[in-house]
Amino acid sequence: MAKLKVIKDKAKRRRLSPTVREQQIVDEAIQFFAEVGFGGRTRELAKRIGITQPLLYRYFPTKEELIDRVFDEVFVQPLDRGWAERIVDRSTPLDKRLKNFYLDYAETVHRYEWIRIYMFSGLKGDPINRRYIRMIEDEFLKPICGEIRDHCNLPSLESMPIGDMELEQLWILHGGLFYYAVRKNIFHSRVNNNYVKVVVTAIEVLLEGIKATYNGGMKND
Amino acid sequence: MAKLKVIKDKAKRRRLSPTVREQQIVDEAIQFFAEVGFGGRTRELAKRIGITQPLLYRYFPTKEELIDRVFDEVFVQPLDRGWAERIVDRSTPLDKRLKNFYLDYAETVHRYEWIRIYMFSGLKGDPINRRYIRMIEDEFLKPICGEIRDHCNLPSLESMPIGDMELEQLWILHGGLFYYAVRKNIFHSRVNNNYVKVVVTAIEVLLEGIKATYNGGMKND
DNA sequence: ATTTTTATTTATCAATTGATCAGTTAAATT
DNA sequence: AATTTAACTGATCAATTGATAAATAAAAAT
Repeated sequence: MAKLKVIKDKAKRRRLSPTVREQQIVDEAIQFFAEVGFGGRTRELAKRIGITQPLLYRYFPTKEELIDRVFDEVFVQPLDRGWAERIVDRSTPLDKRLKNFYLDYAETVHRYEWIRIYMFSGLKGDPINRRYIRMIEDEFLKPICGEIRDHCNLPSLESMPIGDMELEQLWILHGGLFYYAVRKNIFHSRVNNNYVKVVVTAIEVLLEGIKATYNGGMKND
Repeated sequence: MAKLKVIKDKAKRRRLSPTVREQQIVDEAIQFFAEVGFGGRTRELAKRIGITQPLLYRYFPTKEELIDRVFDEVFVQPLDRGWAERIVDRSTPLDKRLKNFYLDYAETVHRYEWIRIYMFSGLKGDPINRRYIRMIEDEFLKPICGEIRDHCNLPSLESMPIGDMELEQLWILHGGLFYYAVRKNIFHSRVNNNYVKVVVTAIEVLLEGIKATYNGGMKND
């Protein structure tokens, strides 16, 4: 009994190279803050990494700067792998392009860490979410509007400006898929595990719906 | 100068009846926690109400119990005003029923306090969100499935069970409208201010889309 | 093998947290 | 007007927070 107590944590100190240790901290911080939010305590984070709390401050001067680094690693780095270009590549059928886009997009964006940190930062009031929303609209949704116009034999974006309702319907799809990830990773609800089919069906329904709704010409605003 | 300083906060102590004070605390707590999350400090909340922090503990034994009360006030109380019955009332056209439902639903649910507290509690891991999701599905979405079946001249729910994909498409609409509120109240993005038209159009597009997609019979699984 | 460097830990700080309790005072009761 | 009641405040607690500085030890340099 007493002897075992003496033996217990021999855990000899291991020294890693600064670059390796830094990345280890960032990686674990992503997991950690995604789980508990930015209110998570530095001591608990350190414990998870297997280091002492003051060591965090050797690599990041403040907790806030560690969070900034997490933001960068989660939001900025994994972005843009030529999605915008492939959306407007008319050598592929539109439904297939949309399907490919949303499957690829979901793979990097609708994951546990991403979606939770995204919501945490949004609730915190960080401007990154507004910027992200604007980027989505400008880089993806507006081009998709143009492609749908073409697909439905409607006037081009140049000859007729995008109507709010057009964009808003794409936001319904986008938000619907987003909410799928929210149900799964934030509310821990059971969702249909065939995400591919969910996406494919949703796009099919949307395109058919728009075709039927907009056929008599578009009513803007 | 010095005299003004003496005069400044004469703020004589005001005594309210326990019921009034309690409701005042709860009301302010809803606003407060919706804004900053459940990590919000009791001292700041008390300051907003215009009372001292220990007084909170006269009305609620712990911060956690105050939060429980906020949950109850925000989620449980405003619920159910006969939505479920009106969804299946076939004396009204389906599109109109859906429109009425989502406009009414959004009025109580897609508001600043509700949606923020809902996301905060979800991220916190509170089981209330899972329960809520299940309720939405059982009370609203499944009946809507049945009504859409009828609307599209498809087999009734009794003769053929609900397919996952059917439900999932209604979740796309539901989530899309939810996300509208998220963009507005959490990300503070500019959204189309004609919410009525957004809802009406989304429902129209969905119904037309489903009609066109499911016409050759329904592919379950 | 000895020295130097620096990654890591131990110890600790001031500030802030949720919560408690004895006193204070506004209002109801007599 | 005097007394009782209880709504409210001021002072304070122990625990925890992000952060700092000095001591330690593992590995690199000599």
